[in-house]
Amino acid sequence: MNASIHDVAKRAGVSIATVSRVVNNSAGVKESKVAAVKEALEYYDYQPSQFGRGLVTGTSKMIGVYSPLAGGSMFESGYMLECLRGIDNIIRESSYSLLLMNESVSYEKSEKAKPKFIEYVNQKKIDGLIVLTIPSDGRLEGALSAIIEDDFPVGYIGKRFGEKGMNVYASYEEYMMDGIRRLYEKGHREIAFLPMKSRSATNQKIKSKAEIKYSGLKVNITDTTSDIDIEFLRDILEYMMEEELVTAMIVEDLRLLAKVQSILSTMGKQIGNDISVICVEHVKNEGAKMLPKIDCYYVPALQLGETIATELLDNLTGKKTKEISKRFMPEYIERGSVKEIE
Amino acid sequence: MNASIHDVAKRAGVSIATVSRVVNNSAGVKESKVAAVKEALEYYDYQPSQFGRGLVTGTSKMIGVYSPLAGGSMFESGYMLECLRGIDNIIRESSYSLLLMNESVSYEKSEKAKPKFIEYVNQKKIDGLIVLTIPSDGRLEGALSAIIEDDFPVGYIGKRFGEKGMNVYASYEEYMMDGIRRLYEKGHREIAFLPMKSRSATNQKIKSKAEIKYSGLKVNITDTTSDIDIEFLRDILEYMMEEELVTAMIVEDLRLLAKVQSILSTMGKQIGNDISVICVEHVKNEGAKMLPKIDCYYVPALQLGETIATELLDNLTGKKTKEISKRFMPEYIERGSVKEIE
DNA sequence: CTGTTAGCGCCTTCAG
DNA sequence: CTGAAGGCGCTAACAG
Repeated sequence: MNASIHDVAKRAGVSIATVSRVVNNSAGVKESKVAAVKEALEYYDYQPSQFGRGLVTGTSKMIGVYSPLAGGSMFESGYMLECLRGIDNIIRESSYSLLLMNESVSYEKSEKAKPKFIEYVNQKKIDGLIVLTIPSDGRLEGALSAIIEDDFPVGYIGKRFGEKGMNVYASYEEYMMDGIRRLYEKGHREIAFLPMKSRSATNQKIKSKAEIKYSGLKVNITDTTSDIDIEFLRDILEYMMEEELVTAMIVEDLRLLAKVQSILSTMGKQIGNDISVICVEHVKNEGAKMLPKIDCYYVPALQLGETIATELLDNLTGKKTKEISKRFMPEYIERGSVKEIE
Repeated sequence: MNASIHDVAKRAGVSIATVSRVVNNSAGVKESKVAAVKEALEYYDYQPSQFGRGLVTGTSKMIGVYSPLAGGSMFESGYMLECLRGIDNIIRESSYSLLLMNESVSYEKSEKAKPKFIEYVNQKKIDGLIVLTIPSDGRLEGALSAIIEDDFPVGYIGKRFGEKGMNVYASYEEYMMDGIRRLYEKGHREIAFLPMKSRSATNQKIKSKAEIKYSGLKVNITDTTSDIDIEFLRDILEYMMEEELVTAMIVEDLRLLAKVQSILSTMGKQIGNDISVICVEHVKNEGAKMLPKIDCYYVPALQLGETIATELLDNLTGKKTKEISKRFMPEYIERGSVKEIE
């Protein structure tokens, strides 16, 4: 059982107010008393209860990280995980802690139901909120706007909506279009595009835009998931390589690419020589750890996380206003996996 | 601003005691009043503040997940991540929440310093603790024993120490030895062993034990890390294949194996035909998603997490005692990546 | 510089 | 069945 402020006060021969002052670094206490209190603090290994303190201050020193897991948890996506690492890197060094909110909401019933974070905000369990990803169907925006309007500190990763709040993002559509442009300019006309299923609406849009913009281009989309069936994947690749005569591909995930590579090798095809590849890396230099090295867009997920966490923290400690929106343009890293076609 | 119990009481025309009763499902309240209170509850979207409640009950409804990150965070190891997912699966469906404690302690200064969770326990920020991995140097055991002795609910993943507390684990040494036995019995005498560096003492032990037990056997250990340099890895593989004439390998991680595979393919070697492979999978069926499919020990990390979380929860809700130790023996899954040698 | 005191929001006896 | 009242541990205002 942990000692209370009264025990400490008694042992130090002072009042609880003085103990409180010492604990909170409030100046204006005579040195001799400070020493006595410190001794007692040490003696009891005293830690102020969050409840008593919270009741008075109204804060919990806790930051919620919310992920609306549509289909897969935040622990499945390499991207979210990197964001989370970034957030953790920053928060860990602060006086705040991370409260995980991994919500398993099915798309159907989410219509009216309130997202979990609302409850936490009301209970004052969290002082601030980070949303790892804004679902594209907009189902979170209502609830989020409500608490943001209420001046609750919120940071999110994703495109900005509304006026207030903090957000950071990397524009997926933009760098995917850029990847297509690169391949087109190197002479590729039949491109395979293997994105993750979760964004399929956006992907269709990318395809149409690209095919209109670049004459003679054909983009073959296949939605993938992190646990795609390998036989299925092989069938698709065979079809694409042999029927569609695809000469290049854009893959959204390096782990998927590893599978693609092993399939291609059974078909006697080599990345770089027989087919050009552009991928996306969320961890710096990941694409250089493949053989051959892979051209990648580096989406600095770690930085996204660190940035939004820093902003939120600054906001919480009153250092900055809460009207911030930052966009990161992923850098293209050339490593020789894209060849020119005559 | 969230309403307090007083607001609700006023609106419902009852005392705060009655509101409290309704909120906590305490029976013995007249139906008409229950209805009135419920209406008011709804009206204000009332949620009891954790502070007031916690002050009285002494509980936070929070479970801490602690990971002493020696070199890598819990977000880097596939194994820990799976454990975390398992924990989350269970906790998410309960009334508890997860508080993440990812401690960045360097080995050196950890001598006397108290691990972070102590503070959280004293502050009553957590009602229970799960330790994701017990470091092999024993630096956590003292602090852990202390709170366990104090009857604080603790569950950990790792071999049991002390009398009290709950733990679950899969015996690494045991299944690694078993893998070596399998290869030996299929005629392999030169085996490459590519474990993760973090356990290098244990790995040396495995090597010596195996070489003593199985005459004529040679185990070539190379410690690896998740971000191993691919050129370095190629050099090692070349040496092992060409100088040591290795015919089989045990790899601790499927992602590493993917790299190994791509290197081998540049050497014209194929897994299964030219070299036998046994790997470890933490996600069920992961090894079947490689091409060729890989023989694996399935270490049910998800289950480890789910099990320890369930135990802790049962303990917290008073369903069970806290003297539990469960060992999981990883299952060997044959998929044809190991060939017999005459 | 320091002690006294009034709550913060809630649950839980204890009377009625 | 219900309300009044005490107290959980702490901070902050106030009075000395």
